[in-house]
Amino acid sequence: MDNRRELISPFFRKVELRDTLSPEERDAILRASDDVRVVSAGHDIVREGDRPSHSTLLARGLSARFSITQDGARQITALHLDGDFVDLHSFLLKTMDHGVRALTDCVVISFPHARLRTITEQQPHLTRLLWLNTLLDAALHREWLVAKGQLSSLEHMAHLICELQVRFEVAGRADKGGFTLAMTQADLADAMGISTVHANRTLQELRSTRLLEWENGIVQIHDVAALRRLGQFDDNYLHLRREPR
Amino acid sequence: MDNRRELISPFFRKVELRDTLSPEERDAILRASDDVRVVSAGHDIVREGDRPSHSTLLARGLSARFSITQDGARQITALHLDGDFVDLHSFLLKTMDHGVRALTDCVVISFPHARLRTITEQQPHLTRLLWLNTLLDAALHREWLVAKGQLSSLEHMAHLICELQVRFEVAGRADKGGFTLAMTQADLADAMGISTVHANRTLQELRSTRLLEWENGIVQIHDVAALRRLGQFDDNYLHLRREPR
DNA sequence: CGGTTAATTGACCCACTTCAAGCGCGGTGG
DNA sequence: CCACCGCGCTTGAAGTGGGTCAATTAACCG
Repeated sequence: MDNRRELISPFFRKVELRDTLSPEERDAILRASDDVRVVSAGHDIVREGDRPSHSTLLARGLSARFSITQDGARQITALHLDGDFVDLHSFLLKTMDHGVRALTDCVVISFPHARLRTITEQQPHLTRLLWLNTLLDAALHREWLVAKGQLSSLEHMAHLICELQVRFEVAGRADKGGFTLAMTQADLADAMGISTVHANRTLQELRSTRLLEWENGIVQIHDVAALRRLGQFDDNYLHLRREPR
Repeated sequence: MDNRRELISPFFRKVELRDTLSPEERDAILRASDDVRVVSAGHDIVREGDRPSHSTLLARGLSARFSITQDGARQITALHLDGDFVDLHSFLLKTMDHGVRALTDCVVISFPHARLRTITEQQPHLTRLLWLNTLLDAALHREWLVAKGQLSSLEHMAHLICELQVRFEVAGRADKGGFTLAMTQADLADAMGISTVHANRTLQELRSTRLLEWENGIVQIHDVAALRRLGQFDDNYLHLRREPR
């Protein structure tokens, strides 16, 4: 159970960046959790069309939400890292309209919908915090739409890396100026809605600006300010502000 | 007050497509509502950076969520019609990370956050239904990401029109094969993340396929099945299924 | 050492952009 | 009543960002 608490802690950390959690609320979350599972890289955590009976919290690892179009193209619509719920929305949407795949080996914890429901019935504040988590997802979706719609691929990539840098930091998985990002260039391309070839060339262009390095899955940002300027990045949409919700 | 009930009814309708509302719950919503306002076309309903003390329901009209990039480009990230909350997320996110503008004259109803909070404390089921509304927003965002990332502009436009057709129908604002869509081609371009010129040419191409007409703000779809095929449209992501949430 | 997956490169192509001009219409003011 | 203006729509011409196809290299793995 202490192990469990340890696994859930990235989630607590994420929440506590936006509001405070009482010890009782932490316990309630802990009690709502169920199985701990390992999903190895490349496998699906949930599939499109599923009607899950529980929602899944990513305790450790990197996973991606994606949809496949009729002609087989894949669009990644979100990336999850430690402390992110990958399908909390299935609690109320019921049917998955997309899949979630592990990009690295992932440790996940399941939360039976019945227990989440109990939380909504007994813990208003905790309910709002869970709700908030899904609102953050939506805020990220909007920002991705803006980036995809209005930025060049170079700017878009800079933006994405800035976002990941902040999120990895917040998840406690970045050290000064660097983090491990286990995404292939094909994954990156699918997240940005560009071809693999172009993702490769854009990345090279970005590297040639000397703003960052990305070798063997390790991203090193040399000039955060300049990278943010290039990607027109402003972290407002991450709502990193502690206040009563 | 009967007038108020009438104004809120599109929202009830939207909710009742996904679950059932008790008379008490309807009353609770009604009691939570406050001012009714008219916002004329072109004016902002909420602005980026605002910290609203209430959330706004669009009772009648068409409005758009948008972000402006640093170089002045505008991306529309969502369209709202009768019965949609334009900023329910501000209840928990607190700060608006984007604006909402009326595209037509709009009738809006405000819901003070304090009263929404009371709902979360006393009405678990209603809370889940409000939460659900924001989850639907997120589902639409994801679908827009897929459309923008993986479809050609012709397919994307077909997809968007299919979505609007369903949503207008559901809002009771479409008659067989047609609905009034008061968007300029510039608005359309900003929603799709393409140039106005290209939006114009894409629309012409779409018209030339004879799948639809779009004249004077009236969209007439002649061949829904073919349009859906073209836009790879599947309404799963709208979650139009009545079940306990 | 063959087999597989990821990164890279070159050559050619086209979907979409930009710039610039023209047109039609409703609204307004003299 | 008409001249003028502004906005939305349309069109043409020319440029470019990013796509596609196809081949090569690099790293890993049993």
